[in-house]
Amino acid sequence: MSKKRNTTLKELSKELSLSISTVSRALNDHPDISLETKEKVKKLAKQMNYVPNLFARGFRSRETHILGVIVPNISHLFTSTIIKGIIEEAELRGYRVIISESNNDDTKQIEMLNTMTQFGVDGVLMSLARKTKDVEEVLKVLNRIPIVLFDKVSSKIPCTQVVINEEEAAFNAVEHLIELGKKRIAIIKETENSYNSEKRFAGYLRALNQYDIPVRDKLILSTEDISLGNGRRLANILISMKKRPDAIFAITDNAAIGAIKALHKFKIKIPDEIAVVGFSNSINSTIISPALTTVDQPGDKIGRTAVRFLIEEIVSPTNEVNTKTVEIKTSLIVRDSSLMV
Amino acid sequence: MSKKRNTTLKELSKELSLSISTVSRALNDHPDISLETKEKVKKLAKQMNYVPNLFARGFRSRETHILGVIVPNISHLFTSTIIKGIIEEAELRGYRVIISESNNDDTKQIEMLNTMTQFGVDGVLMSLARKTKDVEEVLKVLNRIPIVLFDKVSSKIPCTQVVINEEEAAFNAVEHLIELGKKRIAIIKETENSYNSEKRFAGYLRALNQYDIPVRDKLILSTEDISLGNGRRLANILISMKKRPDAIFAITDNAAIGAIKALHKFKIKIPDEIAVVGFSNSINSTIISPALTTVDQPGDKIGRTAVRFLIEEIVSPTNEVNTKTVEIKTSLIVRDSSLMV
DNA sequence: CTGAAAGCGCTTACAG
DNA sequence: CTGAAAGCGCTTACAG
Repeated sequence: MSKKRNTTLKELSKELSLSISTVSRALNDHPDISLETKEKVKKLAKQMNYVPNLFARGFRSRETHILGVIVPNISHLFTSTIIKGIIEEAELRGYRVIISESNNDDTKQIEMLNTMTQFGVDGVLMSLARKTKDVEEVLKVLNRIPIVLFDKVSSKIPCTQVVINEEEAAFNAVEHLIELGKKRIAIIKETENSYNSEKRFAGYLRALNQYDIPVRDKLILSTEDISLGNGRRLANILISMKKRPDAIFAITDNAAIGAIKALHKFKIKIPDEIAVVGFSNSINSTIISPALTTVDQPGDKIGRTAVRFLIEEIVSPTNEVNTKTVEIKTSLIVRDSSLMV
Repeated sequence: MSKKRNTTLKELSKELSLSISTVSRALNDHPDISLETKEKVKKLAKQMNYVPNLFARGFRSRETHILGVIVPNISHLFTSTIIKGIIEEAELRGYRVIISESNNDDTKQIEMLNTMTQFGVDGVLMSLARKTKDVEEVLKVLNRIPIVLFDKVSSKIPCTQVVINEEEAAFNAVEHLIELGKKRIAIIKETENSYNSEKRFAGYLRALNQYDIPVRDKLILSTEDISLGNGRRLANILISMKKRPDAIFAITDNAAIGAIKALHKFKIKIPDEIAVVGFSNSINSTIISPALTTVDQPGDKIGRTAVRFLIEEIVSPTNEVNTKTVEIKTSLIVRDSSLMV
């Protein structure tokens, strides 16, 4: 079965002995065209299964109604939730979405960004690769089309940025621990100063300060790769201390879960001896036992918001540089890992 | 900052006092063009930041090098892993990917399929919505462009289908339980006869038959929505039986995890009293304790394979109907939930 | 080795 | 109310 080509305006017009222009106008409900003609044209179009070639249309108008999305890794639940939000909001507004992964590779990221602009996307949504140094190239693209950053952002790129209230979220998490009566609160964070890690750490510090709790360097642990395994490893260090912490705030759920596993091994009671709080509200946080207290990040909303701002900029371009940062509110979900009875 | 328009061939040609054709050919390394000219052109192109408008190019050649992907829900780990594979393989071969969700809605699915063809995608990869009745519309599209189905497939659509060896995988899982000495093996499956559930159930039956273990209707439980909650609920039914099963095979990890939670509540020893096996190898399966024995489905490979077959059909269209089913091998990952000491 | 011209499918200002 | 023509940016068969 060989593939049929799509019906074109030309074919319709020939069939009807009308001009292409008239057919086009009839299909687009142009007021100039008589009702009779319109009906005739539409009927045949339906019959011949005509679908407009959006490519040709977009090509002409310089608008593709396609948005590009670049993320480090699509198969992280949080990321795919954001993308879900992006797709839904975009479709609602008549846009389609092309998705690409940078795999946290700076070069790949730029490459994707470039091919996307080549494809004529109307705008780009992007979450930056871990070590994005080469901001120059991003700026070049930003000269041509609107870009909105989300989740992993950078102040070096002057554009709209959609993030969660990292600092405040961390503050709330740590405050919650303090309210439980915890005084020696450890943090497990990233070594490298990613935007997220930095902000969350700042929130941790602010909470301690505000409640006059001394900041102890020994309780501040960092790791390159904030994984479950490293969470476990760092928790082991904490456990082996002469004076153990009475709470652990891990800046990701995975690290928190690693910590819980380590605590289990030493039969340390959670939360009585050591409470644990994570960050993300991943599915895992309800599977682990005790269930993990964590910060819920509304990925869907982040995605939708980013799309809204991007389309705004596409539709009504301004001459001003958009550098606003939009903060999406998170909420702390308290579960057994910090529920004192 | 107003957005610059992209540099075009025309601009380059004017600048160089060459014809558009020559510039085009120079950029594409056409053998006719002198080296000198080529270098001159390429240098200016770089200088003026020229990027070819792939839209125009694709428009002309009737090839967009865009693949459409439609899945029920992108934010399931298994799905996003498949998509990761799709994106990577597609990019490797110079294709870009547009992704859409059907949300398991038949109508939405068709709608997406249609707008995708309108966008001129070269082919479509799709995992069907749960209750896909309206196969007619899909067939219409199949008349125009190649479609490859994956994961959720249907024999009613004559095209290449990429799936895992569902039946064999289930057989292996149940055989494993039998080898542990289990004799009363319950199954938790879907009520509705989805392709996956049906095949897995068939594998369960074949294993029992092959080892001369009687099939007991009471041990065959079904649910509409195969979720954690329902896994728990059905496990409770099994637990309340006079003669309990000694193993549970749940056709999804979530249901298996629900079952484990139920067993925990009744302090039933896993796997000694009741062993549990799931299906998917989701992250959760290592978070729950005891860690869950489960079937690993190589999502990445499914995605890559589907892309390969699709591009094959795009590049060399045949007049034959492609109805082959490609089975991707899974493997059983044995963990504590079925590890007898 | 280079150029003028046609054409991909569509929209739209201009004429009538 | 309808049509002929130009143009979006590119490639390529045809001429020279």
